[in-house]
Amino acid sequence: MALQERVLSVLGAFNADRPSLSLSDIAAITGLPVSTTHRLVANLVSWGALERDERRRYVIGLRLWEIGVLSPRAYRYRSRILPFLEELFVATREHVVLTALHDGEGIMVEQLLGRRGARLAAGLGERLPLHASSPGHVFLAFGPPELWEVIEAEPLHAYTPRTITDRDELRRVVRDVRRTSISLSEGAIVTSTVSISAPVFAHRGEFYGAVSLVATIGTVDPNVLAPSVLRASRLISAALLTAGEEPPFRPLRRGV
Amino acid sequence: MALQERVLSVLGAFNADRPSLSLSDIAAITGLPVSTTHRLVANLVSWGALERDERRRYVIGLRLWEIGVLSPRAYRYRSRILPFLEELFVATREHVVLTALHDGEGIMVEQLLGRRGARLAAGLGERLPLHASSPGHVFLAFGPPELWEVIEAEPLHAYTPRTITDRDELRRVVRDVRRTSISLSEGAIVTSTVSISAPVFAHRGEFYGAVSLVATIGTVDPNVLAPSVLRASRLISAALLTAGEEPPFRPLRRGV
DNA sequence: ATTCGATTCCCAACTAGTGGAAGTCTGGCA
DNA sequence: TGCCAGACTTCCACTAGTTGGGAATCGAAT
Repeated sequence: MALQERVLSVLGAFNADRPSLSLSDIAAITGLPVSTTHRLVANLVSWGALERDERRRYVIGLRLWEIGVLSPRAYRYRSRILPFLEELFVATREHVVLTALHDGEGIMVEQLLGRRGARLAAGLGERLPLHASSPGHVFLAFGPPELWEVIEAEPLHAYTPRTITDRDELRRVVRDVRRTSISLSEGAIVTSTVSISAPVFAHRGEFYGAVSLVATIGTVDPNVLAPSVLRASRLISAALLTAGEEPPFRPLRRGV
Repeated sequence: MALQERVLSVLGAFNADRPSLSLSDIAAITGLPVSTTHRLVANLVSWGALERDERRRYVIGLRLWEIGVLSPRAYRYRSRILPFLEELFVATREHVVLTALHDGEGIMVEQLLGRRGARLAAGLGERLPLHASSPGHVFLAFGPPELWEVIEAEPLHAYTPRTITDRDELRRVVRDVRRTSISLSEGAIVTSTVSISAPVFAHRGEFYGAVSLVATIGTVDPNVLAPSVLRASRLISAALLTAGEEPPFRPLRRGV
């Protein structure tokens, strides 16, 4: 394995399930010798890609976050989309989530957290299973057809008894999502949670992702909320349609 | 320069002012030979740290964003802080911003964008000058004393005619901020913008950063808004005080 | 069609990374 | 308080991997 790959595999050792690691954890996960890991990690720390927390374990550094937020895949349309998510949030006060398509998966790129604190399946930056979430169904309905290959290839994991694990049923559900532009999923990953999603399209009608509202089952009437979600999704798509890449306003830039 | 540094310097070539770069841009910025840059960059692309946009320029990849959001410095307290920022947002409908301390500077880690769209000095992940912003003054008032070294060392850039460039005046203003726990700054970076900030403390009373409200001058009365900001800052500090690192809820985790 | 800058590919030279082993630190326990 | 085991850090001779000039190719602009 080449050095560059090694450096990257050290970063890749971190994920939402293990956000902090000891040196030997990293060595074990990457399969690198401890002394080599030590050297790599020391360099990453001195650059700011990694930091050490109060327990002296390694964590991802703010410097890497600073660079990560430059990712257009995550934030390109942020300033245009966020106001609509906020509008939906103000109207409902439940969790509002934006999920974007990223090589065959849905990634949560934006989250507003409702006061009532319904349990969320995943945090910012985490991926959602296509077959077991309402955004996932939106992806299957409106995203590229290749997404179905994932569905065909792997067994559909049952997170709860209510998770759809039958491919025919999934196809039926997705057909309905395509027809109504609304996806409703109850207890598919978290037993107590209902989520309502609708598709978002970027310029030229290209599929971008899904807006979702997440609440605790029984505390809301999904049929009442669905129109708000649908409206938000349409407003966002309309806002993205008039693309025109507004020139960024950068008052802090100095010189040159 | 060692390879690891080179890899990192390629990533470091990107910033908010230049989020997309051509190969030769990267080579020029890092000072690396073009062929070397090409190889480094190709590896970064294949791993997902970089991507190419529709113009075939290089941009930061979503994979890096995914890892970046694991940074505890940016998001450790997110789920506990965000509801209060939202509350402030709902009450005011102006931009709400959270700035965290990171080696001697303030970095914007959270932003809710108000409908009225006052001009913001910086976007997510960008740094704010200490002498020329209301969060900056909060940092100087409540953050570590070393911050003043920066102030002493460098000339205070005048972004607008209203930017404080006199160190004595700055000290006076900061003294007031320390006394009132409220920092008000008008047109210090962007002529048309007023911002109101208050300090946030994490566990053990350690300084964490600042909450701010940002609006267009003349459309709001800062004295009316200030109490809301102060209240938000106190509620957040209180919430962080009862730290206790809640065990994360991870329903998506499978196996093991 | 032509030009020129930007990108991609190649390979012999050689430097920078490697990793086993030995030494040091740390914190849990008696 | 002193001991021990596991985790971390340092060292250095060896060698695999990186290097980068140059030449070929691409492609946008004229």
